[in-house]
Amino acid sequence: MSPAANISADDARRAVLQAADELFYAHGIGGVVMSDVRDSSGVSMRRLYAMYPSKSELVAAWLTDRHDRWMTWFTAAVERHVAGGADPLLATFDAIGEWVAAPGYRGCAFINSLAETSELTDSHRTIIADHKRDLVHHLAGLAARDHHDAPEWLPAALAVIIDGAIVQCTIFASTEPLAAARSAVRQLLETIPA
Amino acid sequence: MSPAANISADDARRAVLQAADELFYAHGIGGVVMSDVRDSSGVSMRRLYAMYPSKSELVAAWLTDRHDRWMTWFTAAVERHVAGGADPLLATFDAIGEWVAAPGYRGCAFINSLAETSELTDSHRTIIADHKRDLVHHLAGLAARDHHDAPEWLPAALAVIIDGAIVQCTIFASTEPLAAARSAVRQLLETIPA
DNA sequence: TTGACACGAGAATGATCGTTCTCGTATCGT
DNA sequence: ACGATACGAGAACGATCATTCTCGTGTCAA
Repeated sequence: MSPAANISADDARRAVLQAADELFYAHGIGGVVMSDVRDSSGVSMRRLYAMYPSKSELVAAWLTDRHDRWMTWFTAAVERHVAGGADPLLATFDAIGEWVAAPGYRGCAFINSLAETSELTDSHRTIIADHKRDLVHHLAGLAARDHHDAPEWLPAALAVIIDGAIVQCTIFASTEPLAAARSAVRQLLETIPA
Repeated sequence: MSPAANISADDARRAVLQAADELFYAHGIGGVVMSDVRDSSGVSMRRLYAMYPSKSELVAAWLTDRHDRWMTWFTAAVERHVAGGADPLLATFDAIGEWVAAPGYRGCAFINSLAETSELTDSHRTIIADHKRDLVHHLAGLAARDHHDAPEWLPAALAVIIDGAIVQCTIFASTEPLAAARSAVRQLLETIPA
């Protein structure tokens, strides 16, 4: 174990990623300075830079970590609503509804980050695109469960609608866009053979 | 007229707004420094600050100007497609398709700006929300033309879908999400009485 | 106990940025 | 032609930031 470290390397990494998540999500990448991460995580500059040699690499680690946690949360939330009797595809809107209504909601971290062009490298953009690809893939899996003969475009269209709702709920600080989107999808799904 | 000004106040304002639009849209607010605006517009720091007393006020002027120009463009593009025989609501997707395919496309300036939390004030957020409200309002007008008995939620849902497509086409650098969204809307509209 | 070492705290560095200021010049009314 | 003035060019200022460095301390092996 490290001689004079106050906490283990694992604990330090966890603390940094948690601080990074809270700060970057709330204030945007450009709105967070490295000393904020130090102050919020309790990990010294020296260890911070030993772990992540630049802010850019910390951002990449944050995006990767957030992808994992968000997908895990989303999957579980959807299954919870499905267990309550919802159609799997409509359940995605119920899950997003929980998120949008939660305190501190500020839209999709990946969409937000992509807008901060000056802070991003191509490897960040790859992580972001992969995140959305995974979402489409997950939606395709859900569609396959109850709507066996759904058109090819359905998962991609649902991903578009979900992202649009996430964005508009942020802009209007309201869940109304999500409700309208859910109504549209319900009506659309009625036309699709099960 | 101003004694020693190289160009008129109107020309200077136009040059600044055009430079601001190109720079802020391409690089984000945080990615543009005031001297970039000076270099790109040819308007000196002194006049720049005489016109807009802070970067924040320049950003507000840019957003307001962009709203006007974007809505004008969008309205005209939709009407052009309607004149070609398209359903007014589907024509919105054709119009967005032109935009997405244009060089330099980088998504919606308002959505992008909203993500740059640390650069924004409440008055910027108001301009952004008003822009999206105007879009919904415009869509409601289009819906009223051919779909007289459309459900209340239709314009809001279409706005969600359009914004989602704008965002996802940016993320994937592709027009495929827009095509999927258009397919979904076409199918949805078939279920709505004219 | 002692020397080598890894660490934390936080100062230092060098760059960048928003904003203001200086200075030399060109213009206007007279 | 002359003083007052408004301007452009760009230096200056003060703040902030990413990143690195210093220094004093605690820890380990022997």
